[in-house]
Amino acid sequence: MDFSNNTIDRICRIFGYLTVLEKKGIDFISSKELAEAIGATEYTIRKDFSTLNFKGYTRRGYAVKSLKNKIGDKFLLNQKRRACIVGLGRLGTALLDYEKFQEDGFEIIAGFDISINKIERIQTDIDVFAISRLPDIVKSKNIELGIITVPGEAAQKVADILIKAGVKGILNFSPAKINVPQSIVHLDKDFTSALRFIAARFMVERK
Amino acid sequence: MDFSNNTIDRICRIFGYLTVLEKKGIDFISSKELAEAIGATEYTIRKDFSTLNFKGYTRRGYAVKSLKNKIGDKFLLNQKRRACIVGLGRLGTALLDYEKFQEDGFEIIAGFDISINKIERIQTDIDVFAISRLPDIVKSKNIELGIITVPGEAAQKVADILIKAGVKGILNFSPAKINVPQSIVHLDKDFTSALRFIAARFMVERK
DNA sequence: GTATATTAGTGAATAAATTCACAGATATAC
DNA sequence: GTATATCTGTGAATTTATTCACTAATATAC
Repeated sequence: MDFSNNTIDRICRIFGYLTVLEKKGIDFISSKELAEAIGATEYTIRKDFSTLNFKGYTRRGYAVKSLKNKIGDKFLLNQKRRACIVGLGRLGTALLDYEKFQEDGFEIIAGFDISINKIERIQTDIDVFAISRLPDIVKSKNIELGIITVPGEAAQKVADILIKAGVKGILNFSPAKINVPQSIVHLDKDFTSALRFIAARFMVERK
Repeated sequence: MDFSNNTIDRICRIFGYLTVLEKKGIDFISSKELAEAIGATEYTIRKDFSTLNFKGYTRRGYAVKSLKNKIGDKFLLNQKRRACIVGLGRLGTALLDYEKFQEDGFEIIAGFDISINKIERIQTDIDVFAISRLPDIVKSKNIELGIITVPGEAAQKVADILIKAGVKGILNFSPAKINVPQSIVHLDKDFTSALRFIAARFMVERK
């Protein structure tokens, strides 16, 4: 079966929220509360779950642990995913040891940069390499995800290298849109577009 | 008139692409090429422009400069927006002098953190302050946008402070969803959800 | 100057996503 | 034990978004 991006997006947010609930020791959660927590409606969430065949309990809602496991199983979110970061500027190094990633099931295995100087200067526990070694290392370390934090001009080239090396997904923080074959999942997330969206949105609201 | 988030999102991406085209000295661009560049279809883009009353030229497409100006005018994207960053951990400091922001019409006016120590250690040209001074500074410096880069636990509190201080939009990079009044535009953009989305998506594709 | 190919513009058709409305189940109150 | 309130589950209705299909305009080729 195939799910829409919207559904998958909601499911990922729900997964994150379930993690929080689990930590708090909460056992059941209603569609209404979930909706509230992730910014959706109770209808949509029940519809999503209905499609996915996740069942709840009348007057109690959904069992947090079990739901989290089901989502994790279905979308393979409860196994560690191996990622690398390409481009060790400020953003790249910030992400290198962004603790949350590790916590949330993503392991940053390596960082890459074109500048040897930069690599020598970086202080981190993660291994960093010249980009020339990327293909080799992605393959040998079984890295599945590439995170692009290079400047826009270099993004496409980096994407091509990553794909050739065998990653299956790419998260692109550079301002340039990248072209990838259909089989590769990718997401363009540049900050400027995000900020512009807010600016545009609130300017429109105002009227 | 009111535009959908999808439309506004596309328009923001188009705006970014037009900036690139302008730099390259390209004068005209077709809906097809625009679509390709931002990851949409030519139909949608023509529809968007039709709704927005942006006109093109038969067999030549849209005039880059003029289109960019029209979008900029309509969505107020060609005036500088003043923003601040709250939470000067690795991500926050990385964003503090993310050069692209300045280039793209966003001016980071100040950074805030709860830890005085951290503030003293930070090396940047941007002014940094204790969070207690936020209300005061947001008001006096006319800051319109807040960027939240604190840990999840603190996100809501920071959002409340920002809103009370008078910002009109919030970009939240923390993993927690924040609740804001309807009049405030906000966007939750946590990296983990983004990565999860990719992971989930490629796992679904695979089947 | 004429034919041709390309590109915008847009109402109509289609598809996708969300919401509604209500039946079914069951905890809770009394 | 009965009534009531609450919550899920899901077809149907509605709304929203996208794509199609075609007209009109005009650069370009020859």
